[in-house]
Amino acid sequence: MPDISVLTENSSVRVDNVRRLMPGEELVCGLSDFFKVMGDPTRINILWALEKGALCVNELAAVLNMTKSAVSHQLKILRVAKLVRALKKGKNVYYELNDEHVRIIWEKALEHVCE
Amino acid sequence: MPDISVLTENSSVRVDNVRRLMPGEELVCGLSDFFKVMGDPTRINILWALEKGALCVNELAAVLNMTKSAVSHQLKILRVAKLVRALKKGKNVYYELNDEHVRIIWEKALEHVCE
DNA sequence: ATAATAATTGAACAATTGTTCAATTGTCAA
DNA sequence: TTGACAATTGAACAATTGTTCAATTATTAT
Repeated sequence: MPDISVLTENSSVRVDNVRRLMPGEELVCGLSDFFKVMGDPTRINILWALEKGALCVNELAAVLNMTKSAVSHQLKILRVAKLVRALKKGKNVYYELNDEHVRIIWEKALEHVCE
Repeated sequence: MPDISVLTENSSVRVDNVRRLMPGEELVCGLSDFFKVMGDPTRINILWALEKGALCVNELAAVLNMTKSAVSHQLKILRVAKLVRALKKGKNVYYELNDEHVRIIWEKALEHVCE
C-alpha cells in the first residue's frame, strides 16, 4: 500500500485549489442522474436483455418475470435518460439500446465488480 | 433513424433465447449497487475532489460546504464500495481514490452526459 | 489527566423510489 | 362497431435514502 499523495501545501490552500476545480451543479447532477438510472436491478436487467436485440414490452415482461406495468414504468425512465429508444411496430412497441457509451461503461463497471 | 433489429424468430423463441443469456442475480445486484453508489451528487463531488489528490474529512467538508458528519457518512459508503480508501495520518484521516476503473467509467459517463 | 480537535456512529426525520393496482389509450381483426 | 390485446398512466403503498443532531471514540498538545 503506497503512501498518500504528497501533502506539501497547507490545508486551506489545498481546499482553495480543489474548490476552484469543482464542477458546476449542472454537471454534477447530470452525472449522478445518469448513474442513478443505472443503479437499479430491474433496469440493469432490461438493458442486459436489450443488448442482444430489440424486444417489446410483453417480451421484456416475460423475460424478467414482471408485470407489463412495472416494466413500462422502468422503460420510461430509461427512455427519458436516452439509454433506450422506442419504436412502434403495429400494436407493439419495441425497445432498443440507444447509446454506444452504455456498452463501454458497462464493460468497465463489470471489470470493477468482478475485479 | 434505422429500422429495429431483425425480428425473424417468433416472440416466444426470442424470449427463450434472451432468458438463457440473462445474468445471475448476484451479478445484477453487483452492477446496480455499484451504479447506485455513483448515483448521488454528494458522492460525485467527493470523487471529483479526490481525483486531484488525497483530502481529509475536514477539507472535504470545507470544499463541499457540508458538515463533517454528512461527509463521513458518504465516505463510508464509498469505502465499502471500494471506490476510496482511508489512510490515517495523526489525528486526520485522508481519503484517496482507490480504483482505476472509476476514472475510465467517469470519462465515458461524461461523454454520455455532455454528448 | 485535561482540553481541544478530527472523525465516526446511530437514531430520527423528510424526501425519494419501485411495484402494484385499476383505469385508460391506442391499434388491429372480425 | 365491437372485442381483444399491447402499452401507458396515476395514485397509493412500503421500502430505501441522505442529512441533521447529539453522543461517542480517538489522537494530539498542554
